Amino acid sequence: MTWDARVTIGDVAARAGVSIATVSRVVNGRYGVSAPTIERVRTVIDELGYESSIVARSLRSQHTNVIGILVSGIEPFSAELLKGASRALADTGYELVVYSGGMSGHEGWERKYLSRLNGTLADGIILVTPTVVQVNTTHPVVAVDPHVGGSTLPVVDAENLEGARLATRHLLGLGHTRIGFVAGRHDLVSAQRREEGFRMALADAGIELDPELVQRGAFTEATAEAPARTLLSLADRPTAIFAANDLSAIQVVRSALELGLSVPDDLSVVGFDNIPESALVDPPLTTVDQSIQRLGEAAVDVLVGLIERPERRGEHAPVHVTIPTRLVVRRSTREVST
Amino acid sequence: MTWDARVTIGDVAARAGVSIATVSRVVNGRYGVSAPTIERVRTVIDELGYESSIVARSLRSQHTNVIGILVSGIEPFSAELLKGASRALADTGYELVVYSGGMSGHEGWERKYLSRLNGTLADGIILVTPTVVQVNTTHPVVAVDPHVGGSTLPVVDAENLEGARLATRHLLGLGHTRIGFVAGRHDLVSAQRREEGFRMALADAGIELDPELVQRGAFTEATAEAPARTLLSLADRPTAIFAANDLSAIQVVRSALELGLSVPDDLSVVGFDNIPESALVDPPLTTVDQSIQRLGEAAVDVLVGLIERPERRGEHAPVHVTIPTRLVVRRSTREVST
DNA sequence: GTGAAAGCGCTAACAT
DNA sequence: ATGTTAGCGCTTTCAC
Repeated sequence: MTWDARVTIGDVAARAGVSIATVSRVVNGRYGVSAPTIERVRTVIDELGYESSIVARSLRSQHTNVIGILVSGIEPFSAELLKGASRALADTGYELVVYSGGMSGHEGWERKYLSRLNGTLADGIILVTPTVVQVNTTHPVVAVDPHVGGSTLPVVDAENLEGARLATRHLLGLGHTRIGFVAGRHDLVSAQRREEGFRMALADAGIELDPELVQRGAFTEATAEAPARTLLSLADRPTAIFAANDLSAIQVVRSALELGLSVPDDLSVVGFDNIPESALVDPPLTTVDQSIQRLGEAAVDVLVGLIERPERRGEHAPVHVTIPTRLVVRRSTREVST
Repeated sequence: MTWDARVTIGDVAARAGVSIATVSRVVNGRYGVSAPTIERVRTVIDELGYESSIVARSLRSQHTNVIGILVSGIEPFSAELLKGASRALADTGYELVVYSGGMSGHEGWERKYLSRLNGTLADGIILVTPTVVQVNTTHPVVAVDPHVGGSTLPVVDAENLEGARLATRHLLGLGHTRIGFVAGRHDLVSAQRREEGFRMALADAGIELDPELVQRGAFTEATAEAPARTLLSLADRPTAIFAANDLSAIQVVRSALELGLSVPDDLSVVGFDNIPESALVDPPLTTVDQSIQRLGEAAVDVLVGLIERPERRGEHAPVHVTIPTRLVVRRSTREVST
């Protein structure tokens, strides 16, 4: 049977012999419709396969029963987050709309998308790694791993500092003392915290950090290549490198291979994030798991809480949920060779 | 600076001292607006950070510059597909909206979501693993890996039969002759084709298939447990099991472990899909790669083609794109122990 | 070159 | 208990 997707409330009303207002009442379970009418309208709705258009509904009403997630593109990080969010949403009555650009990811994309939604379509919004965090909307907004600090928005993020300490201590525990660091962009909170953790762990171990051992990338494979090569070409080459995210770490491994070095025999490498891809490289990457899926779940929990208990939105200090990180040891690290 | 997300076309019009019709013309690049007016309106748009609401626009006009992808939930398969789609979309001017339920995934979800969109919000729709494929919409619709055959929709899928043959031949080549099969739901096209490929490869090798070696799951870990245990408890236990998808294969490995069997020493296991998770399990799974991301890219290519060349939509035979599959050998398979 | 007004599908306030 | 109507933000005739 061919099934026509374009059935409007008017079609239902005409066929049931009632006004569109009555159909609307039945659909939304409002009071003031007689049992026989409800019955009749329901039958027609089933016959026609009618579902009210979220677009039209959201334009008129405040309530859509939909959660919106804004991402700049769908890549490993956001994809993991979406899995967690989707899972968390299964328990609630909400549906999910993900709005994404074509990975253009230019600064301020979240402003644009937020504006395009214009307070419609979703009852609340999750912003994934936004660069703008001062937003004034009618609906609640939660930021996941925002790139800049000082947000007035509720925030969900991971224990970046603690995770970086774990990673660094792991390398120290394997006997490494000359450890390189591929940092992330300095304007990103998570990158800053990871660098802090790295420095802190070294300081705790009484090791003075050689400044040339810190090279800066920007969380992508392409931008990690130069820092990786710089570190690996140092006269006194580090025996281990900690990269501030997995994509950077993957590039470090690749660059090491290109320079004829073996990982982990000549060089230990640790990443951060535990994206699925980190286990797919050869050797599988030792990394810090920040449980991206749990970040997504937590964001949903916070957002749904905000939607359903509007009185909380006005509270002085916005919620800040931090998910613990843990070290996942795979095969890219080993004791320093003597 | 706090930035207000709710700026409407009326705000822009008022501030620029023109009518909303003029603002609309400027936004959409229509002719018949004087250069100074365009200039003034543009300035105000920038000042206010105005972006036209897709919701309102899509209600009124046919064109949104947005591609919609409907999924029943965001799990490994659909997440991979979204990555590919997002990448493919980067080259086009389109943005992406993913509409997902809370993984409820009950039969006919795509009818419901399609109806909720009611021809709005997107210029074209990609249906991921739909169970309904007879749809009559104004906008083009492409089905990825549909669950039932005989679709009148353009379809993108993978070489399921050939992939299953590759997997089975791999096991045969390792000396396995008693090979179990965890099938998927019989009403799904991909499941059927994979089973056919399995049977065909055995027949090609002159091996008669013991019927009790075929047990049926439903493509999830939970539904694969009983079939896995049945196979592993057989008096004449198979030395290898081919599962019709990775989630089933992962469960086979888990069940084998629980029964005290070692993979691959006591049992070789092959999956199908090559979701990232397949490489994360211990041991990493030998599987058939169906390049889910390329499925997503192909779907976008087909859909964009259909949107931009509407004359093709009426063509007699709908497009059918099939992506090749290949075997990925990891560590869950080895020669049969003698 | 620009504005007024209709209408997309729907909800909600107001009538009856 | 049900219908009529205004209007959400926008595009698009149709006037002027």
